[in-house]
Parts: sequence; structure tokens; C-alpha cells
Amino acid sequence: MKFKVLRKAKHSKARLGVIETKHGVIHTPAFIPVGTQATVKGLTVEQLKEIGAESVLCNTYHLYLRPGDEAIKKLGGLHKFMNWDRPIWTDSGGFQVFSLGAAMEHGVGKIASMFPGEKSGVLAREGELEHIISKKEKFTRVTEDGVEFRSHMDGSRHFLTPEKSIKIQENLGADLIFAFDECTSPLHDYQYTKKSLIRTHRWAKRSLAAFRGENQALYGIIQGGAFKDLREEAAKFISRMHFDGIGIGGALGNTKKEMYKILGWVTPLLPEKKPRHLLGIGALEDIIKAVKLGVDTFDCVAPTRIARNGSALLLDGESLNIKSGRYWKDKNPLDKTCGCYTCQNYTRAYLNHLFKAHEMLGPILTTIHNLYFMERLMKRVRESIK
RNA sequence: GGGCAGGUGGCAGAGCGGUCAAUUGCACCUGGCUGUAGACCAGGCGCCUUUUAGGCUACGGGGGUUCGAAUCCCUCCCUGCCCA
Repeated sequence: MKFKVLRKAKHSKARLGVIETKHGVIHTPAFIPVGTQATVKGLTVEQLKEIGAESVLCNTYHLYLRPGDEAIKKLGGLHKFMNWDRPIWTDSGGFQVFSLGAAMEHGVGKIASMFPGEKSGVLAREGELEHIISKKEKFTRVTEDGVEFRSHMDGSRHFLTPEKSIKIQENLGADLIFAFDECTSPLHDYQYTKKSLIRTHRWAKRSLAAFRGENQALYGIIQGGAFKDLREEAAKFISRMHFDGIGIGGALGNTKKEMYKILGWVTPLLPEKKPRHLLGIGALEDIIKAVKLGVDTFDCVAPTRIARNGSALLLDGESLNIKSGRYWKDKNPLDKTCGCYTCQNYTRAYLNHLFKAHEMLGPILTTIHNLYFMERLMKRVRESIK
């Protein structure tokens, strides 16, 4: 992998660049659609390409559990498996330490909000596995060596270590992979966050040591919660190591303002030559602010998830709930200014009908729109870096 | 004409003397979703008042029994099935 900074903005820390991999280039700043289970839910790779996506991000944990990284390796690797010949990223499974672990601490079947300071704190969610997993028991247990997961599918036990995560990611064969980390919760205190950070740093070393580097690039990940000294320590620590790129992980504070503050602490400490990836962030205003703070790439499930749930992204940063009855007879496209396949061919009324009728084309068309929206946004962002 | 079953909130369908403004599902409305346990989740859903709360009108129509009726009785209307 090669990364070139083509231009730096005069009035911010924004960078225009390009990541070159064996499977093609990624123009940065870029938004990377998430395809957790080796598919961007609902879309064919042709549709993704038509939208303009240059890369996708898949998930180590999910693909390890099903169909299995060895199986994918035997089938010719992730690119061949999913018929995507452009760059692929894989997350290390570190986020699942959070989403299946700490996020559940406040009761079974609950996922902590990403920014608890701005939300009600927790989102209730009934788990399908309550009958298998006893109440209050988390799906994960973190130890020095690694993390014990209980499969969210069948409750079976699995142990993920930095070495194993790297091995799985090598078997999958993504172009850009991540070190195994612990994504802490915004609800964790300083003590725990520090303890976790030091462990994540040991895991970073182990990830790097296990990494063979054949046609793959490895990103180290900066943790440290919303604590300035920890974030700075992490930024320096990860920067010193021989990672190909730098990931910035969350707990990113309790509010968006805190997240921007954290990015402001971290990015000045990072090497100019390495690409920076902000993990899991993808709201319009967040991306714009983060780019100005020097972030190059983003991945986020939000555009695709909210699309499936009936929300279409609009330019003002708002979203349109296409399921609402007020669009029943609306002849307009989702967005008159949008050039996507969906907006060129279908009315709000039709999309409203598809969602009401639970037709799968509804989520598909809305996903196309939202990802096209993100591509259009990133193109504008790139053009604005002067 | 005779027999039987039944008429409950937008729909389906519970309830069968008080804890019923009425379980549940669907539909509908609103909100949320940020390295995907998520095509999901939460809330609302008779009317009125300023939330808590209170008031009003309600279980086909009318009448009755009872301290109290969606629930029991009478009657009328309507629906379905069976026999002529």
C-alpha cells in the first residue's frame, strides 16, 4: 500500500490524497461503505461501482464465525468470494469487544449510545439469544491474552487474540486491515480506559509482530476514550510503531463536541505520511469537521442502516423518513438535486409504497441513494481542499 | 319458515359481573439509529384538559337486573352456517 498526500488545505488540516493498493486506488478523504458480512446489505457489486464506491469494509468477527476465514481462503479469498475486485478493509473484531461487551453492561439486550451525553443513554434492544445467554451475562470477556466471545448466533465460545485476528484477516485477504484493539465505552472511567489502553498497546505490538505484510497494509488503532493524556499517549505510541496507517477508535466522548476535541488532540501528533482512518463515524457534519482536523478515511454503518430503516440522507444534513404517510402521493424524487439511480427513476410515493409493503426494493433503492449521497459528499469535500 | 352460532376500538380477534378505555396481532403515527447481535428498536394509537392526573363517551340499537354490565335477562336490527 502506498499513500500520497496530494495537497494540503490552507485554512485547515485537511489533506487531499490517494491510497494505492493492489486492487486499486482510494481517493481521500473517502467514505467507505460497510459490508460486514462480505456484502453491503442489499447491493450488488455492480451497483456499488455505479455509485462510485472505491472500497468496502468487512468484518473479521462475523466472517470468522460464518462462513469461516479458512473457508473464504479456500474459496480464493474475500475479493473473489464476494466478487469485489476493488480494495477491501477488514475491521479486526475490536469493535465487537464493545458492542457485544461493555455496551451491554447496563442490562441485557441494550446497546449503549455512541454519544450518551446527547442521547437517552441506552437504546433498548431485545436480543434473540436471551434464551441461551443468561441474563446480564455479556457476550465477551477481556483478558490480557485476548477476548473470549460468545457467538451472537449460537452462543458458542470463541477466543480472539491479536495473533488470531491478524491470521483471520490474512486468510480473508483484505488490502487494509486493522490491529486488534479494545474499543472501550464512553461509560468506562479513567481507570479502566487507561488499563485497557495499555493492554491495547501490547496488543498493537503483538498484532504487528504477527503481521506478515504480504500485499496487505496494517493500521494501528488509537484508543484512550475522552481522556486527553491517554489519547495523546496513544497517538504517540501508535505513531512510533511501524504501522502503515493510523486508525482512530471510539469511545469518542459523550458528545460530538468532545469527539472533535479528541480529534484535535490526536491528529497533530500523527505522522503526515500515514493515512488516518476514523473508525465508525459517518454523519455528515462529523465527516466535514473530522476532515478539517486531518482525517483521511471514514467507515460507518449509518448511511446503509438508516436507509434500510427508511431514512434518506439530504444535503442539509437532515434525513427524510420515506415511510411517513406524507409521501404517499409525492411525485418528487428523494432529492431533486441527486443524480443517483434511485432519484433518477423513482418517486417518493413509490419508495413510500415499497416500505409500507415491506418490499425489499425499498431498502435497496434507499441504500443506493444514501451511498451515492456519501460519495457525492466526499467528492465535494475533496474538491474543497485547496 | 325452523335450528344453531355470532355482532367488541381502522381490521382481525381476546375478554364473558368489579382490577376494562378494554390482552394480542396487523395497520397507522412519531422518534431513534455513527469500526452492523439492526430491512431494526422504542414510544403513541376513543375524545377532552396543562404532564402527574382527572373528566367524558364507549363493546350492534333499545329496555331491564345489579351497589356495579362488554360480560346476566328481554326485545329489536343485522351477519354466517345448517335444515325445509
